[in-house]
Amino acid sequence: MPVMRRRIAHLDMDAFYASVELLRYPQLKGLALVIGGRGRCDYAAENASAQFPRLSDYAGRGVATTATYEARALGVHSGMGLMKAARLAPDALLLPPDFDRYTRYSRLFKAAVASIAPRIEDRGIDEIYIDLTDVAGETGELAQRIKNKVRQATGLSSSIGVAPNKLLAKIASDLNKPDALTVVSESDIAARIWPLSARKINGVGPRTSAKLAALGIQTIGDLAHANATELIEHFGKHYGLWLIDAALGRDESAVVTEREPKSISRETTFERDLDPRGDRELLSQILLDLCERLSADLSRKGYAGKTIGVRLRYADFTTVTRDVTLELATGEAETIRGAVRTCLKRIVLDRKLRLLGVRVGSLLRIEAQRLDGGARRNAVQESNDSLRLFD
DNA sequence: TCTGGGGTCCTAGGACCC
DNA sequence: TCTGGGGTCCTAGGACCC
Repeated sequence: MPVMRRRIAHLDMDAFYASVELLRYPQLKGLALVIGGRGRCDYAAENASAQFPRLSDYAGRGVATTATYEARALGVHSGMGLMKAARLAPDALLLPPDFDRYTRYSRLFKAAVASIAPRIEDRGIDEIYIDLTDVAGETGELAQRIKNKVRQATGLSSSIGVAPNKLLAKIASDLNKPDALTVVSESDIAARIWPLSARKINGVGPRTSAKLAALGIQTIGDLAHANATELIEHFGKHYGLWLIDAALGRDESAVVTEREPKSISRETTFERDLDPRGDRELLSQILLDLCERLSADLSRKGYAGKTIGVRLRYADFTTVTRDVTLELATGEAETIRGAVRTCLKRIVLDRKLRLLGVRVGSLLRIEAQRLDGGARRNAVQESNDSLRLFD
């Protein structure tokens, strides 16, 4: 049976958050700009750049969410702690993220793509896979048409990669960033994919690439020629074989156009580490807030869940989780709180904490919201006053 | 002055059932 | 009474992604 030839694109918005901010503050174009930290600020559009806060003014535990290419040239990358970023680029400007705005632009660019190619897999706020198999047009022209449509709808540039599968399309979209259009076919794999670092494979993170390096495997080509037995020994059968397939450019995974969420969560990192005894009241209040916000998220999105869990990170960054499965799915803050309390009893709180999180899993879709919001808020408020989760 | 917040998937052991 | 195997659910942790 002949294999149906697929044509898959991966489209990634260039420095998305920062680029959206540059639409708002065009006077900052060309400067090193970092998005990150907490809080929201609105700056008058006529402000001179000198009045924007600089990275060197920052104190806290935030990370860089996005950096413009000018900031990246100074060594700042997304995920980097802002304090470290400030050492590398003290004069870079720092803007807090405005997620509502980015979400609006995200919808705009996805709708623009959908007007040309409707089979889209969402991969977060700034990237998608597109199944172009059944869309008419020569590959390069079609990809350019999609990029043009995105720019027309948003004013933003994107990078697109087209290949026979998602794995290669993802690598391709990253090859010539920004504002890139890269087509990769099977015959290009040896010349264009194999020289790249194994870390470029979606699914190979910092841990795996370090382990691979210890085995003398640096590039995707090294991986393609690696000893399968040795890989299975170190990574298990499933992942070991997957690594080799990935290095050979093999990937049959489907473009998934619809997906139900598996879990919904809320978490927060404290501005300073908190002591389970000394900061008991504060920790209880933070946890109650998380439960309420999570309950509101569930209600707004139309889900309830059976498995309630807590996540807790100690000052040394070690993380523990506990969860409990209830008989009935819930979205009620009060029920969530009860389950959280059960979970907390199973954790030894002998060290300072830096993070608390609450999660609801095993989700069920619920129909209409029949709860009276006002009455519910009052009930929650009332019991908050008398409830202490840390004791 | 390291390391956010929101997710997904995988593994692995134990309970429990057939 | 012993032995065995499969399937599913629950829980905890780890790696990874945006």
